Amino acid sequence: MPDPTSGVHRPAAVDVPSPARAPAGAQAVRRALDLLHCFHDNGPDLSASDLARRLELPVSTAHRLARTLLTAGFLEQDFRTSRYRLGPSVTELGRLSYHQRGLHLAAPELADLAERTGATADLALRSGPYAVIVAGGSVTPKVGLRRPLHSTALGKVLLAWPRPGDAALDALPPLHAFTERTIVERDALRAELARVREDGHALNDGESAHGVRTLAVPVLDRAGHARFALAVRATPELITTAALPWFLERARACARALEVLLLAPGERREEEADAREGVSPASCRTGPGSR
Amino acid sequence: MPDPTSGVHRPAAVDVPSPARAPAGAQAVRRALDLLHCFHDNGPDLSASDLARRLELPVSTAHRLARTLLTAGFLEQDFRTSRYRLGPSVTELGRLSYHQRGLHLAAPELADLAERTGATADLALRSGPYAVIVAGGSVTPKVGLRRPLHSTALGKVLLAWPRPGDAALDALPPLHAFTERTIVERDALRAELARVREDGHALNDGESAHGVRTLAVPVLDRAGHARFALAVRATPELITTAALPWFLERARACARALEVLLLAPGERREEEADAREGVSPASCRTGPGSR
DNA sequence: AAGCGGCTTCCCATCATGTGGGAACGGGTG
DNA sequence: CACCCGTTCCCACATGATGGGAAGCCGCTT
Repeated sequence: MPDPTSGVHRPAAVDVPSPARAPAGAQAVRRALDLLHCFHDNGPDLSASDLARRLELPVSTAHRLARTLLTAGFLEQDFRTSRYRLGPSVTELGRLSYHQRGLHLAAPELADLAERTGATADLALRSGPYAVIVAGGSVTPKVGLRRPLHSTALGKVLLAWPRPGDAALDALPPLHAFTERTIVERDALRAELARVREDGHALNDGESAHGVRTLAVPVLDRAGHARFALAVRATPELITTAALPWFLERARACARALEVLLLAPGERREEEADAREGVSPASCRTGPGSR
Repeated sequence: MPDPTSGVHRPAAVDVPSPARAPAGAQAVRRALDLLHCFHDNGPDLSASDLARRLELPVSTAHRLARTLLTAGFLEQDFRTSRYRLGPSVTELGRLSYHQRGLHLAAPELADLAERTGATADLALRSGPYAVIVAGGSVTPKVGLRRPLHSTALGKVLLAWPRPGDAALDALPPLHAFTERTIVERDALRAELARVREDGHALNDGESAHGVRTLAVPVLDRAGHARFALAVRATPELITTAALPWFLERARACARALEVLLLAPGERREEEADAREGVSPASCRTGPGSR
């Protein structure tokens, strides 16, 4: 809106990769979608007035939106308490997109990685200002969990190799400090991201919680953007500085396997010139079909 | 709207459990949600005008809705072809609701059932006029798949023990015939459902496809509504009429286990008086923690 | 090459649609 | 019993969604 003088058509997205708010006409829809996101941080079931409070909307409006989502199956209502939950349509579409992304193929790889390393293996993708874990190697994985971008290895990877539509660093909400190590200044984070890009991996050493060290590498597409981030998480006693290269190699091998499994041939990076590191090709994987 | 004379508040839902269309104010939202559902039957990626055609909307409107969903992360756009796909938010919320439903707990049970019976085991829930498979026992389960209600064992179970908000039989779209055995008349289906309720299980003997026989039982909550349907599917050679009671027993045992796993204690049916059949309690399960 | 159909994307006047205050109703709690 | 907090519905208003239209862009055929 601030530049009506220029040509009729903006020839290409010059800057503003993500206008942060209210870019196109759709108030009701955006509110309804925000409403769905409410179920993330708050409990699994919310009342109508809970929703109104969270969204800072009049009860009336929140209620109407909830009713609409209800009849569409995106919410369901407990008939005793009349509280709302995420509905069957969400589960349905979620499963669909999960499979359309091929994420079911990732679980065995992650389990294998977790078993070999003795650490937790997680796969995440970027959703707005969060990294969302979508598959995991552990038995009870933290799947569905949202992690902040600035204080996690997963998030740093997603920030370091952003996809075209992703909001820039400056557009992110304030950087909350979880420990004294958390990077809270944007310039410091920018420098960290440059280092991450340089190294090809990200580290999180107690920046989101004490006693946890995480190593993350990207799953890159042909254009060099991170479609996913793959993390290996354990205590600093397991992932010692000395052992880091070994973990890194394992993670990279898994990430390369995931590039094949999760990306369509056209989106896939060429197999060649991938030997930036001196990783011997034989060490890639041993028994993929073992289960 | 057709009865303004009566009291201000409708004291309870007298009839009309699901008004089929346009119940409450929300055109934009409903359209946007319909748009998301487009990705089910049609390919994994759709162009803006594809969507417009499917929704029978002006291109302009469909495009605007898509853009809104895009900025909210419910769609993502391929930057080469500018076609839309289901976005990260859908995956995110799907995983969330999947776990809030406890469905991850179902997979081992289903795998066990499939292994014991040599058949395919599927768990479905109702989403509007479909049964949606949300978990499966096979390696490559048909998870995310939509099945019609009238021509599948899963669907019949969901219709026979409907949940309060579910649309009635009459509100369903026309009953399509897949084979010559498909029940297409509503009265016949009603009779079939009565039989299903009586027997405690549903059968599908070539009604959706030739050479497939499916047996389904409900996963009931305390109020006696089917939260899920559990199906065992194989060829008629495997599930012979003689072997049917055996399969039924297995399926029921699994369904009972799922009632415990998937339902909160408050929603759960009391453990007692469940011995409608002469199933010995010891035969329930043998080694749940084996794997 | 030029022509052409289909697609995406944007603008804008119109008015249908969503908005939100308010009120009636229910039901727990002190 | 009175109070408070919840849900649910109604309705006049104006805001925000609507869709026709046009501009610009391929990719394909003639």
